[in-house]
Amino acid sequence: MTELTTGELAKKVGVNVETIRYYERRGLIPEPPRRESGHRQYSDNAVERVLFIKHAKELGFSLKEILELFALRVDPRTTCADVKRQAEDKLSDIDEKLNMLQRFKIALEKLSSSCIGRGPISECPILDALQSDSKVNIYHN
Amino acid sequence: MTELTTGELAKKVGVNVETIRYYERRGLIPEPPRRESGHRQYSDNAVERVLFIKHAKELGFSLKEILELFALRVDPRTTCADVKRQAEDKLSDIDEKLNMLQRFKIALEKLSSSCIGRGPISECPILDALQSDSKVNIYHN
DNA sequence: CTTGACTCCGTACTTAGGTACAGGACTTAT
DNA sequence: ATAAGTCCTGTACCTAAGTACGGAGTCAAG
Repeated sequence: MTELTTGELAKKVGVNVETIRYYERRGLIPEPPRRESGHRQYSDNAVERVLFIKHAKELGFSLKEILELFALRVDPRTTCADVKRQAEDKLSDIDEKLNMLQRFKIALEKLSSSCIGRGPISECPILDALQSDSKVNIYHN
Repeated sequence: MTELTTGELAKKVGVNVETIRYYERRGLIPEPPRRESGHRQYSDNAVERVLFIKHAKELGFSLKEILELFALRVDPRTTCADVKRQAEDKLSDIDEKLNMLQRFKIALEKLSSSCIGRGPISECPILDALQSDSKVNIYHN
């Protein structure tokens, strides 16, 4: 349980110091305790939290959506069933993303492995590769 | 091979008309043939292309990255090996995303299934759920 | 016990990715 | 053949997500 300053936290996660403050303002990270001086003191799990935000963003979630993910918790106004339902909504988002990524992956693999020599040049190989039936054939030396 | 106007294309894909023009300016979709009047005439595969852009964006790719995906093709200045290398770079991006999504998915599933009754309330269940060893226990009725 | 690096806050600026006009030409259903 | 609905271009505007900055206080290494 090391104590971290804003700058240390930012550096550890690889984001800008101002971004940390911005996330705090947006409610994405809780206000940490302060020293006498007013300087913020973060615990290690702030690192996890900011990392999570970073990763979720890379996966196409907006800060608003990330906030909703964090909000999946007990709240006097929601029942357990509500939490479950919301989690399942998010899960179906994620499944959709997984599916799409999987298809992109296959397309790229097909694209990469079809680069074997002369042949017709497609106008857009990656789209062809997504259309699983079509032949992608990259012409090259 | 139906012919589509800008508006029809936009509607089919579910984006704004201006977005189509914007993508054209950014080089994400090729300039389509025009009618006498100057009106754009899109073929069906423009639909695929815009859809691809839409999906890729949802997966966290920037327009710049999407452009790179489209650019994975033969070009007098690149060799087949280059194309392969670039495709593999993209593939490792995608694998990373797949991994992260997979972990999110598992975390959410754990979160959803751990909502079974009274217990300690975590400050941030989803982060706990990502830390696979910890116990998430949601307290509710 | 100072000096250079870091922190604070508030506000202003920036970038990416659109979105919305204005003012005029084209299309199409009636 | 006319009105409603589209489309054109160019430019201006907008939102999300930061990023930078000024002026002042704080920390820690020498």
